[in-house]
Amino acid sequence: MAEIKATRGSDRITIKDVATDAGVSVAAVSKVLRDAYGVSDGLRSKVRASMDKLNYRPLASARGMRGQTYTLGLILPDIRNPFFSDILAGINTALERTPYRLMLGISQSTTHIEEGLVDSMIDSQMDGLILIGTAEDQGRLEATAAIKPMVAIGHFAPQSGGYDTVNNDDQLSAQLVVRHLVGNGYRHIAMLSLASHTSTIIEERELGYRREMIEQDLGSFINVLRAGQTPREIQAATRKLLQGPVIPEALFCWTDFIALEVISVATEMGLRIPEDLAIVGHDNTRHCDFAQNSLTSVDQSGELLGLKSARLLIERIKGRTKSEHFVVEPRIVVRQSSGG
Amino acid sequence: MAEIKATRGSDRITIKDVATDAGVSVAAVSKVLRDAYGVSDGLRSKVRASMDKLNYRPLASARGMRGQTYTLGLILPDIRNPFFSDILAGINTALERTPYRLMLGISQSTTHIEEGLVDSMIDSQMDGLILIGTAEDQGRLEATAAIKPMVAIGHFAPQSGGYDTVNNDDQLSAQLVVRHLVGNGYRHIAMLSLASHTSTIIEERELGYRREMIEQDLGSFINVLRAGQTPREIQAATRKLLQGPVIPEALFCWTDFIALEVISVATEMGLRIPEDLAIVGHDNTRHCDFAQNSLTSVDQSGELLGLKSARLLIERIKGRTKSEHFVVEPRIVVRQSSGG
DNA sequence: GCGAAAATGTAGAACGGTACACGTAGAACG
DNA sequence: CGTTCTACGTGTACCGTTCTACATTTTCGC
Repeated sequence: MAEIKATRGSDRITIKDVATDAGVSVAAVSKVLRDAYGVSDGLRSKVRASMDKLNYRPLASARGMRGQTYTLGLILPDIRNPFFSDILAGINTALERTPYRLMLGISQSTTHIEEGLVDSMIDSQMDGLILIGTAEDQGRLEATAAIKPMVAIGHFAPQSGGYDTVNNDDQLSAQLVVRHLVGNGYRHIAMLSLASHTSTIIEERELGYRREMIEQDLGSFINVLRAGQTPREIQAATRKLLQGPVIPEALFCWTDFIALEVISVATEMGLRIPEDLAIVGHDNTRHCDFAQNSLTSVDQSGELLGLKSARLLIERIKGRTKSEHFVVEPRIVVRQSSGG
Repeated sequence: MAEIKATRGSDRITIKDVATDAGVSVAAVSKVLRDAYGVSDGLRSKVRASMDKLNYRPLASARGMRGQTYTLGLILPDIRNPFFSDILAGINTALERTPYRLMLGISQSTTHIEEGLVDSMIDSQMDGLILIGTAEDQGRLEATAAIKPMVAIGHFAPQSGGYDTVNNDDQLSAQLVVRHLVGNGYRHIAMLSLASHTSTIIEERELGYRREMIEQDLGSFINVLRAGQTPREIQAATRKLLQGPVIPEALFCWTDFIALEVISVATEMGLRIPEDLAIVGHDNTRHCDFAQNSLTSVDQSGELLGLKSARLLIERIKGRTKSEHFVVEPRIVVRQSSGG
């Protein structure tokens, strides 16, 4: 009758309680927890039994003070873009049979919010970071990567030494779109890009578009316009384009969401899609497939991007220091909005 | 020349470094950090200056061991539903001028993932939790709430004592929809609800639908069908309904996303919206407004829900124990899909 | 059987904060 | 002028883990 002190002041079960219950030292329990060297089968199972019995869970903040927290951080620019949920699904798949957990931050495509999130993820001792479409400058990224294992998705930084990158071949994406449209007889092809493009993937897509237009001898038709992400901005830019002196025959939008808004505006202006205007999006999100949209788009397999980046991150946490740069090949999915 | 030991083994600036630099005790710095009682203006500014100079940031995991981490956790069922981003925006607004930071978890509408997330948020010593559309049972919720300040959004639990709730009046939502449709001449109104409804808001909407149908003397037309969230399930359910013996004149879908998929299927089957079939969604997300969708929907002001829940949570963290239950009033936004 | 090496377990000092219990000095009071 | 307050700072015991030493036991080669 000397075991009543298990739950001291507070009520949380600690490693100490487990040690007492199993009749071993605190250090031994810690070893079992970390799968560390020097634990016999007997001890392991004894400790495991006590942990189950007491329903013990290690306190991440306490672990963080000396070792790992087994928590990874993911930063998304925007929760609205459904493409990111594919990436997320891939990450979750990769993490399934590991002890790692994922925590998210949403930067709302704003650099200072993103920086704040990165800081607080570091402050809560997360073991590694995945950044999607980061807007931070190279210097800060390198600095963060020097402290924490890091992987960037959708960020082209050829010379980046401190972290891994996982990308779609965004130049190729744009090239595929132009080729497809040219194949369907369109010549005057414009591109609707993102204003204040802090993102390198936008640059890549613009570059791909320009290159392929020149390649196809359509250099004189190159027309890149830019708009923000709010409905108002997109509508204004679209109207201006479609009223302007030269109306394009086809429009490549940097992401599906924008393309759907453009379809809406064009329809309201009395244009028929694709007879008067062909539209192509990017990311092949769920909405593309709806009959009322039937939007041609470029698929970049977000799931694979997510899966790969999680794997790379864990490798890095486990000690790899040489950088890896993974690229997936996009494919175009043709629907009615571009002439079928 | 005796200050070179600031960066010891590691390189992170600690409270000790700040104390040394400012020429005060560690305890004093901690007090400034926490805005605690007993700090003179002189000391405060001296310490603040050192913190800025050294670019000090407190380590959340260390703080968590004795005090607060100033980190709040939010759990979303599904990143795909754009409605949640409105809630998120509201929460972020409420948190803007506070020391609190937000971290997200995505449960993928799966109970055991949600439970895992809640656990790991508790393990990382977050100060409070906001759960959206939780699927956990009442017992577990009470247990969590007993440990951590908690607010549930989109969860009806009249007798819940341990936590606050923030809700749309979902019964009223459904009633507004039925009334609107009846006003436009529709009688045979069906409802497409969520299968395996772990969520109480679904129950409320179904209840509101049934009540109002009876109220309008249309009890014999009541028809609730259910489907999961995957495209396949939605398509199958829709096809079955629209081929079935009795085809409804109008369909109320529990969330916009489903409604858009239904429009797609109905269109492909040759039906005209709204002449052959009226459709109404819920949440008034961005897609409703696109010309190609023009979907009538119910607006529940996600931003307000988020704002309010963050405020309630902080109040609770600061000591309030009496539960509050906040309800917003929905309003219907009429577009062409229901007859204009 | 003996000594060395390998295997297994333990003690206890960190880690970076918080907060309680004090100490001290000046102000207010009678 | 002594006493009691009040305001402000400090010293230090924690919080729950990890991990480096080190102690002890077992295994093994000869």
